[in-house]
Amino acid sequence: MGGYYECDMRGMLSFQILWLLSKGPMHGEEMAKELERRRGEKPKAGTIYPALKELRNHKLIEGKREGKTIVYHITPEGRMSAKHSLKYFVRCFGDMFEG
Amino acid sequence: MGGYYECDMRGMLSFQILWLLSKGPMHGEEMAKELERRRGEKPKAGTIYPALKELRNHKLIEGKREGKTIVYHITPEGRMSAKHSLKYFVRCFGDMFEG
DNA sequence: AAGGTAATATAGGACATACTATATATTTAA
DNA sequence: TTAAATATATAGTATGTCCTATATTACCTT
Repeated sequence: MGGYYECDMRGMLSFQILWLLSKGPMHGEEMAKELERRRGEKPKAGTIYPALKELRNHKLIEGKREGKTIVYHITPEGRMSAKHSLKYFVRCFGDMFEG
Repeated sequence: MGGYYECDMRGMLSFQILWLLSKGPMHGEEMAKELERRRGEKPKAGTIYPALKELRNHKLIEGKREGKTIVYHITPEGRMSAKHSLKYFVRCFGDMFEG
């Protein structure tokens, strides 16, 4: 992040991906670019695809090959998970945004 | 968190601790209770004290024994780190709070 | 058909966050 | 002064998030 020491902020990747997909379908590269816009750095292939696989394994997302890309969309279970996870997230970190 | 599968939300512990200490000094148990209020579950001793040690090692916080407890307070470096980390956090997750 | 590019995938490793369990230190109660 | 309670600390283990490779797949040129 910066030149001096700051807290490590790894984590929340699958949650953030699921949240993005709750806004609409997307393929892996698009997702990486969306994350880059927020995080400053683009997650590498070895980061994003294992995360997508995990989400797929838990049936929170599904992928459909469309030519060169695989378009992912959120499942009903995924939507429930995103909703509850967001609620938890706000409870956890909500007061950091006040002020 | 819930009864069914949700995204893992581990991470951000040291950031959250540092943010709490930017609001005022606190000892370990108080901190654990503050975190419980937000996360729903109280972090165990084996979770919180290693995190405090790490922050101390990086000179972002300092501890002073006061009788039974050790009261931690943020250092100037810690305050800078908290400020920059919060900025990054908002950039990363800010739009999840809209709506 | 052959080569190049873009997108996806996997192997192997590092590290912070978690846990359980155990140990130590300090205060309070009996 | 033991005993119990509270606070802090550490050892050992597991897992998700990251990385750097490397490999595969599908499309597009030529």
